[in-house]
Amino acid sequence: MKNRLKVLRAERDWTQAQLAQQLEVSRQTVNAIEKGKFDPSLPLAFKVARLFELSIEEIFQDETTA
Amino acid sequence: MKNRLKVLRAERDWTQAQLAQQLEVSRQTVNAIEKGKFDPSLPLAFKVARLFELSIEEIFQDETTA
DNA sequence: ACAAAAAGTCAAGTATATTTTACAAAAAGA
DNA sequence: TCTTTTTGTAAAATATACTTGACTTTTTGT
Repeated sequence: MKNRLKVLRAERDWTQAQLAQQLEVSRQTVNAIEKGKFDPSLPLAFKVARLFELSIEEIFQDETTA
Repeated sequence: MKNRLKVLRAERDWTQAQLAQQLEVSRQTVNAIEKGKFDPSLPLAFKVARLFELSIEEIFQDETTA
């Protein structure tokens, strides 16, 4: 799952720690999601979308071919 | 997390088992999600959205106030 | 160059999503 | 009513998301 977190964060000049705090998750979680280590849960994806005022689809891109 | 799965399924006259098969998950998973027992993973939410040709937001509604 | 801040990573633990098997309850069809 | 299909549910096992704590590497600022 690709995502635009890094860019969205950069546009706002936020650190991973600051983003994590707003999402109420750990900094490591933000880092892991940004680096594609795992996908966020659906509730967290909604929280991210709400924070950036974008749709989930505008932030996370599914890459499954099937 | 509320969702419109039951209605979307009814509109297409699909059983939970048929939907599960198309999503490549177990029937119990479809049932549990429909009944709100747990939220789907983000990849599964994307798969559901793709199947119904709707956005994730049109199918799943976040209910967190915060 | 140096110091501080930010980002990356790892291990171990907890929480939640999903599977399989099995059975009970409800709905649908004859 | 009887039978079949569908739905609901539960327990136990596995997979993945997420946490905390700690440490290293990279970036930023002076």
